[in-house]
Amino acid sequence: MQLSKTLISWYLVNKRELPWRNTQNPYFIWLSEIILQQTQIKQGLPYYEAFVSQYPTVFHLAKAPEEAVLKLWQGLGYYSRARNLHATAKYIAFHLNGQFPENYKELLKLKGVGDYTASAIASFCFNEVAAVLDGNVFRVLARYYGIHTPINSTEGKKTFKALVSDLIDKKNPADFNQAIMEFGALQCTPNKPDCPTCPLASSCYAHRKNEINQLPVKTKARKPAIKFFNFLVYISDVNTTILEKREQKGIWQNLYQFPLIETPKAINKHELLNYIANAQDIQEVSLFNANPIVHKLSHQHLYTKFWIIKTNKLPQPTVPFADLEKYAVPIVIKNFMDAYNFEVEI
DNA sequence: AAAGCGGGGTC
DNA sequence: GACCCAGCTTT
Repeated sequence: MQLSKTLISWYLVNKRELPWRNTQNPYFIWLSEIILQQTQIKQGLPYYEAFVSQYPTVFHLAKAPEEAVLKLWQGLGYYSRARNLHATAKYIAFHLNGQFPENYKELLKLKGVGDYTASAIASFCFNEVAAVLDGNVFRVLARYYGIHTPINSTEGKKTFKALVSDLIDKKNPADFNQAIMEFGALQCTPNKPDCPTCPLASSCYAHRKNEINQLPVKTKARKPAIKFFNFLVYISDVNTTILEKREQKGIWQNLYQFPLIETPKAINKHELLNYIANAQDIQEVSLFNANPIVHKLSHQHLYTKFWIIKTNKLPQPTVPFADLEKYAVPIVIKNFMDAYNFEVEI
């Protein structure tokens, strides 16, 4: 049997029930695909439910302030997805009269929509023969056909895209795309794939050659940079603190944080005071976490200290403790806020 | 072509 | 620790 037929048959028996699988509404499909970029379904599902509940149509999302969208996205990471999501919602609502583009080529023009997402929406919503190429597809095809070209190389992307475009079921592109991804997620998993029950095992290159753990090939990532973050948690005598918006490009753009001092290495209290301009107004400084919190991102390891700074003079504007939860903040700050428990100060 | 961008999970 | 996840954008 053809590979596509086998995958679709497997899919119809083994597929999970997921909310975006019961609709062809492009708003819901688009929303789910943006959320699921570089994100496992288990992690993204609660966010999808929250967005659908809060913003049932593209018009609701378009009318929301960006700050509210980022707040709902808080904790999911890759925040450019949320900013692009909101910008695209506004574009579709106010310039396209709420009508999504209906083919791959036009979908590709939307902010935050690349080859994968355009193919997914085009096939799931409009039955266009556009093959998806994601981490699951790379893995399944690399193993089954024994392709050793690195999947994160330009040549690899081209090779695999051509292959999957040839394999896709031209009569049923939507189910094929769903099938090959679900197969990769549930059967041909990165670790310990379930070869004993696999319908493709008898003709699988990696299974035959015992190369399951060597495929797919991926060139090594660079080691993450080490950084030292000192967050200044000001505590005023009227129960307010300071938050700043990260306006510059880079991580956490448009999210909020306590005033940040980044240093070339770890510093102590004495060294910290040399970095603070109005140190004469400070009454007391203490370190919240004796050991730095190591916040690990894909490309950076942040050695983070939260300094509690009590003062009776704070520059404006200040944030009442009770309002802190309204701001979208990086998860490392959210965790601190929960642990510090500002309420005891009130 | 390579770098940058999060956070959670597995082994 | 290394690697992975329904990738995209910028340099």
